[in-house]
Amino acid sequence: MRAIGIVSGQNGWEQALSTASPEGRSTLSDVATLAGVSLATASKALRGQPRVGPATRERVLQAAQQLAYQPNHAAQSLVLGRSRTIGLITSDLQGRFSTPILVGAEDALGRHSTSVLLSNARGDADLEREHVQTLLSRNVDGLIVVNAETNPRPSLALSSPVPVVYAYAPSTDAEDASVTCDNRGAGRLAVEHLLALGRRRIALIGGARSYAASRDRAAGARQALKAAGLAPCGSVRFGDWSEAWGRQAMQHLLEEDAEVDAVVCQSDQIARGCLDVLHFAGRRVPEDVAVIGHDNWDVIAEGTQPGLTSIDNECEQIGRRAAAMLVEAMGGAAHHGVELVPCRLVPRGSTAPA
Amino acid sequence: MRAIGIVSGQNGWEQALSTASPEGRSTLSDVATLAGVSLATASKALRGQPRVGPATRERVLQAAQQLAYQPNHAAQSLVLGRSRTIGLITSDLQGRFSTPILVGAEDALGRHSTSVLLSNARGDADLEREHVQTLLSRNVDGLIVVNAETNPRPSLALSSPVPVVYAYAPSTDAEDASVTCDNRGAGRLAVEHLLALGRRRIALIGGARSYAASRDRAAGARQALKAAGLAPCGSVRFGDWSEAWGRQAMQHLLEEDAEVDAVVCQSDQIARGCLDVLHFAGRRVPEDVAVIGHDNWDVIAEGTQPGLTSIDNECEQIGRRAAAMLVEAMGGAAHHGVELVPCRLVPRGSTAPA
DNA sequence: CTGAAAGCGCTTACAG
DNA sequence: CTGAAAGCGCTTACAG
Repeated sequence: MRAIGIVSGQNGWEQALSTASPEGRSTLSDVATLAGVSLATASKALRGQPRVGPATRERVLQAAQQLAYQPNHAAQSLVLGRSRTIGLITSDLQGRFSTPILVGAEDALGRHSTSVLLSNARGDADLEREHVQTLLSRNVDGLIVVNAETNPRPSLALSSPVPVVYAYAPSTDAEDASVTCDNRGAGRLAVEHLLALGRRRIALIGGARSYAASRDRAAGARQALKAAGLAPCGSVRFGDWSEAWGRQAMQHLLEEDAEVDAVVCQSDQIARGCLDVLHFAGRRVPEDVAVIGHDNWDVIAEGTQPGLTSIDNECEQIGRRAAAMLVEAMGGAAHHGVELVPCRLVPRGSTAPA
Repeated sequence: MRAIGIVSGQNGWEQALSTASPEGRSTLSDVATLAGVSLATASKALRGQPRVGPATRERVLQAAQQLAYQPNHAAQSLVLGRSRTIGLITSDLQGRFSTPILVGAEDALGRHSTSVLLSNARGDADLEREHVQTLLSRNVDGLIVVNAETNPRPSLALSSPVPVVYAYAPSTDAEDASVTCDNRGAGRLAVEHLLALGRRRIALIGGARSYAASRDRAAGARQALKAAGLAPCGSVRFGDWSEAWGRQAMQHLLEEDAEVDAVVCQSDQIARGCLDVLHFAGRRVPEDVAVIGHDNWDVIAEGTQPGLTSIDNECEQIGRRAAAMLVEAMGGAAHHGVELVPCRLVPRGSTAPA
């Protein structure tokens, strides 16, 4: 590994040739030798620290470039006590919410040259605990915990001082930092959009009642209706998030109150089922009945005819915020409580003004 | 950090209390002190290496447990030269293929206590290169490169000896190791399923021609038809992967040959569009026309009425295989060439025998 | 069976 | 401005 056969102490190239190990990566020591400086100076130069002469620094930089030097991450991590790595634990990667959160977080963290170590707990609390231990033993600088539902979840309650941010599912512990979407706001958004289009007989088809998302969206929708002096058209029913449920609920609605002129569905799948029933019943969308979904899931929202107006949960933004909050917490400025990221209405043909 | 105020050298608890640093994690040295052995012995005991007495080992294990000792990963990584970490680079995390591959890989690797460092190149070749460099500087033991299409992609052509496995999109370099799905097999599978149900006038609706997946599936389908002495019913057209294209192509088909009794669609979205047209045209599915999709995308395949028979690419299995191949390569047994994971037919109502 | 010592590659007071 | 030295936490020949 050490230089062999150096002809001239000043001859960079020959040194480079002789110093470079046949296979392995070059080390800081190789760089220092090539630049003709000490380890300490090479390190300072590379890290952009003050007390180094400009010419010296330049020489070191050149040498590093010549050797394609890459600092050994493990060594840096060991001495600095920080790994520039965070752990991201998902309850479930399969659903369509975790991935965009992951994408947003990875993107935001990348700009801080922080990498993401991924663990999938697959909905298993024991596995989650194990993964947390693994990540901790890998000296992660922080943790992001992603769950696929907005139902609050128990805190990790770490004894270690590693900061944690909960994304999508907030922690039940108000001391913890959480980011999720504003489901009440989403409910309001949907109703206000329909009101603005002149609809007055607005019905609601809920998702699964066991989901906070479902109850919160319904509460927001009711609130907006009330503010306009209205009540939901027909009964508000909860079921699940499926197309089949959308068909069933819309059927009920039609039997109950044929005058309905708009339907707020709590998922795009529900909306799709709802659309099918309306078509079959001969109602024109959006002329007779406007329909709005939720999730802005392109495969559905752009597959229907007309396209489906929907509400986007902005999951990528949630991931981005979670990352930003974690970075701040790692810097010592911890957040507490639940931060809400607003949802976004995406208008398409199913509610377009006639 | 060192023990202070030890009353009795043999009193484990008091030592534990006094040795434990107020905040930080305990180190191997803490464990050794508590167990009354040297660093070397503690290390050997913990790593399950031979030359340690059983009683001594027990004492060390106890001490480690008592102190909730977790080895410092950076230190181990530095000295062992292996990080027990692999890098996984995706071209795109948003699509629905990358995620299951990721899940499969993470799962398989986890069983080897190897963690996954995730990078999302977002379809940007420069970003990909950067990420590769970052991952390499983090001493990953291997790399999995995931692309969202099965079109062959350029090799990373690493100069470093880190093993690489390409998943979904195979590398163009036959020296590299790749895993992807058997699209020709999938084409055959679809046709053979329909033949077995007695269909003879089988049409094909292709996806986007620029995709190898599309051409390969068509080739497989043609091959199976030929083997039965048949040719595709009507023209085989390519378009894109959308519902709209499915509608359009099915319309053409109906005009061209009204006798068609089965349609192989190269995506579930295409199949969905195809189903809508058939319903509208008054054809019963599956009685008059059987329809088969591809991707087994539950939101579509289980949303239609009847449910859509489809073909699953087994992406999770692809991820699992990629991980297994990488582990073998890290162990010195490198793979070469492209391995195909068979697709799986998932029968549902749209092809069910009457 | 056990332990003292060197070393992995780097950073950072500290002294010049 | 520059460098010798200690140290991060661990593992592994090597000598007892």
